Amino acid sequence: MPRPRWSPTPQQLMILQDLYRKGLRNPTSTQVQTITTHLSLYGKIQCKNVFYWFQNHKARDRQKLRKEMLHQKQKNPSDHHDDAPQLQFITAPNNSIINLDYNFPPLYPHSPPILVHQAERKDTSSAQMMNNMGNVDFPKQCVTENGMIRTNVQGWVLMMTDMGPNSIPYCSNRPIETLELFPIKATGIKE
Amino acid sequence: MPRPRWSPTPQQLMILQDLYRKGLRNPTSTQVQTITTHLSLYGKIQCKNVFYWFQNHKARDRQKLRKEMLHQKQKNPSDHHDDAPQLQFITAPNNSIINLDYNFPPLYPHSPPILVHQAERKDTSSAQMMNNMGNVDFPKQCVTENGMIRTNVQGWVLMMTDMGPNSIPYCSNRPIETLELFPIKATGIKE
DNA sequence: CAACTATGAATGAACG
DNA sequence: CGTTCATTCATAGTTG
Repeated sequence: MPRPRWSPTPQQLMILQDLYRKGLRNPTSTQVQTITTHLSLYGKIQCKNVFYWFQNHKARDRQKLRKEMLHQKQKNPSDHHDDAPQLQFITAPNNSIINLDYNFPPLYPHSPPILVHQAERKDTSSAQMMNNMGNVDFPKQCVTENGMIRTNVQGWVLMMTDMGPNSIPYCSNRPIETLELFPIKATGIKE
Repeated sequence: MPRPRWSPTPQQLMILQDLYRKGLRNPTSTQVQTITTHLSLYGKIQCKNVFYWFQNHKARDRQKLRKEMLHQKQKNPSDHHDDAPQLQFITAPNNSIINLDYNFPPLYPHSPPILVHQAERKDTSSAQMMNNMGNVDFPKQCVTENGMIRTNVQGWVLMMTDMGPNSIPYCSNRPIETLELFPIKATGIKE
């Protein structure tokens, strides 16, 4: 097996980056599976690859920011409000949707219209049972000894819906992670 | 845009190798900055260069040793515990200092006498500073009135001192990474 | 210039 | 989650 380590294809990477840019940080296990399923259209991939990707990307993003802040001069103490870069995430209220429109060449004819929607406290976050999820293994670290899923983020659920991209996205610096992971083909609310 | 990659000057390389030889493997972020600051006297350098240097050097050191071990026949199975080479690192207890004395020609008149001393609490360790972080200056607010330089990382202080190399280094194969990164050259307290 | 080497940079995978 | 490890990519430098 000369391929011990996954390497994202350009399209996979683009999607992942886009999801991250939209504000997704700690995808739930369900989201991970959804993403994995979709990305598998563009190359061999496992859930743990998606999981690790978000973990690493987030970690190194924070590292970079932390380091920048360490080098940053301190402003007025009264001006202490969040020197953190005001990243503008496209987010949505609890029941709205964010549409991500990937205009990839139709190498793969149909991308499944899957909508991920945030619930109150249903789904587990990016932790999962390692025990054979088929070909989509989750990393070992996510499994507790009694089979429970280690989680520290509140819930997500996956639901099929035909709401479509009708909701009204808005901006904030505290993105909630409710978004339509993949578009329903050929619509295209470009951001 | 081919951004040229950093290449250590002979003096920089010598210092890095010396630090490594002294037992430094995973420099903390503070140590990385200290080293970077010092090495910047001998050429353009960034924190990430120092970080990557230690990462790579350690990795390839281990890699080489592992290959050698793979080529060599195994010894007594009872001797399993450490075929690993008993590298003798110069280390020091928590409050002692290791002095590294670099006798470089005075191309640069005064190297800042900076002492890095490990406190009880661990500093955040090296894995940081990725993208563009340019300079190596310490934040101004870190400098206290009594001539000490304080980082925002707990457990570590950068302080000017005149203790000199009086401490007693000793050897072990599990080096703690407390060492005086750079010798007290002349005076020059003000930076 | 090709081929090879040394090594800076990056990142997937995993640890504590 | 921050850190560390292993592997890979990228490229300056060297050799023939």
